[in-house]
Amino acid sequence: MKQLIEDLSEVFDNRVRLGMMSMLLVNDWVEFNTFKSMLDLTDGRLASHLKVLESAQYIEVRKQFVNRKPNTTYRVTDLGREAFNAHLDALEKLLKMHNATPDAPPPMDGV
Amino acid sequence: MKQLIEDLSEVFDNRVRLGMMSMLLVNDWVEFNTFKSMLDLTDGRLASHLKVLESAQYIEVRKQFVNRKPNTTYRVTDLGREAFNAHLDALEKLLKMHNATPDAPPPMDGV
DNA sequence: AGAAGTACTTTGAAAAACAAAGTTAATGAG
DNA sequence: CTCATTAACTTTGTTTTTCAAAGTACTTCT
Repeated sequence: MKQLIEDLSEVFDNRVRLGMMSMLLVNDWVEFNTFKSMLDLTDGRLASHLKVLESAQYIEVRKQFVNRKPNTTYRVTDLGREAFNAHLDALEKLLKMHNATPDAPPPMDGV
Repeated sequence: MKQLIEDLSEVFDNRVRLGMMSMLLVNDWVEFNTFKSMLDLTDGRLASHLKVLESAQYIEVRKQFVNRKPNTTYRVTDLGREAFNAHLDALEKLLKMHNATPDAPPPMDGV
């Protein structure tokens, strides 16, 4: 039990980053502005969550110019994909675990 | 997408509380010390997480004496069960959503 | 009276999250 | 060339969350 919980990653202990990963798993390159509008985030907030994923080396960044405008896109790394799958595995096991907690004492129905 | 993420509860944005809920879903009453040893928490840390769940009215508390010693046990409320299921539903939808993010521009392979 | 166990509460500190404003680099209009 | 604009950040300061460590209340046991 303790181990299962430690297998859950703190990186994914956050709703916004879960949403970002979900997008990254299905789409090859995702644009900054796509994250921003789909998740309804401010620039700063998005950038800080991106930084968490980037620091963990779960995403890689590509910067280019498109139509003469800067265009930044992100892609999940193999490491990121593995980490996310491991997280989901741990979560699934945690939930499926029909955990054998020692029986709690029955209510003392006179108190 | 935005909506799905908002459907994820902040209460469950935490590994310890996910573990607690998993125990509570399968066991009727769970003792303070059972949480403590299965999740390997200090008294204080456990109490604070219990408080979060209790404030949300996701668990109820029963205090009694067993073998002349104080014994506190916790049970998930209907509200808690619903909230947790809703959270898991949203998570599942988020992951299953083959989300149609606008295509990112292809790499400009000369930069 | 004193020690021990259970279940907290309090205190303080560190880390995470966020909003708002500021910054940089490139483009486009005049 | 100058100024405004857009994209993508970065910085600053505040609030919130999390946690460890120590302290407390109540009861029982010796």
